[in-house]
Amino acid sequence: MPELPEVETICRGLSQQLVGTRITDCHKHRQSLRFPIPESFPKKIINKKIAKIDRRGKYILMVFENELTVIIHLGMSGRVLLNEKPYPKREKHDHITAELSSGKELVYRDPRRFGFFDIIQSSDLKSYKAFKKMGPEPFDENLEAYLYEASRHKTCSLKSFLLNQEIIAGLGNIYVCESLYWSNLSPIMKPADLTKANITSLVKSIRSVLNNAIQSGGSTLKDFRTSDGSLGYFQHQWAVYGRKGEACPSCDCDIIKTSGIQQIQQSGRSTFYCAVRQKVINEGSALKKK
DNA sequence: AACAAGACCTGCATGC
DNA sequence: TGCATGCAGGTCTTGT
Repeated sequence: MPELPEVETICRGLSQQLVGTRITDCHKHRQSLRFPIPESFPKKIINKKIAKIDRRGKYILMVFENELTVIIHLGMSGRVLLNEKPYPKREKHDHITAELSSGKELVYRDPRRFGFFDIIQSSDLKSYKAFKKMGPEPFDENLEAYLYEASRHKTCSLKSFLLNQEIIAGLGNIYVCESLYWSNLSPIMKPADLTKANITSLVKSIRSVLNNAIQSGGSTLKDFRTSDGSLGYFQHQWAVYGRKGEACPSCDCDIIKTSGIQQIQQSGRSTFYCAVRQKVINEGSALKKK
């Protein structure tokens, strides 16, 4: 599922390939994904030049020279493919296809259709619903001070806190699990109990986990140009995600006594963590795991 | 207001 | 083999 590093990698690839080219033809092969695709799409971008590719959180922003921005969210199964002639046959879940002045074909493929397309005036970007309340990017300056303030009086789980795009943009289930692991913080503790030192450690871990993923994504960029555009999780090895019952990779917890990596449900999402390494700060106020 | 849970959707793994 | 079931997750909506 595309989180910030995947979206960032896709944006970098698209930026190399698309900036300066025109959309010579574009078709939507269904009227809606998660939401209806606007009537004005793709009419308004035909024969328009792509000026810039940007990212905000998990959203791709395709900025056109005519002051319009196409907003793309990949949902959970969305992929962007770039084909050379002769174009392969359109597949079942290829919902939007565009031909470019470079001769290439851009395809949006999304089996689960949780993604969406929108088109707005570029000047309306900041007031756009999804961005108006969106929290800062993980690499923004002053993130530590901001998170410390934002976490005061918060009584939800730390896991939910970090998944909330209004708190911090771009993190999804996998990267939250991994970041919490590397900062030794329990997913079930309350944000309000975080100390400044905890926040420092957390921010460091978030950035490190994201940077590593972006770096391994960068090495797959060449594939993005030439093959099927598949940008998964870059053959990444997670420390805890998906490793229920396995031994914690970096602490000396006894797997016989601790059952290794635990899997619990939080807000309907799977959380993976090492209960030995990831201590709850202020045990008495921690939320009960479900 | 804050938080949790449900709905959306399809492909895949598992079990019978 | 083939069917039924459960699970995965990002965001919005609904419920508490």
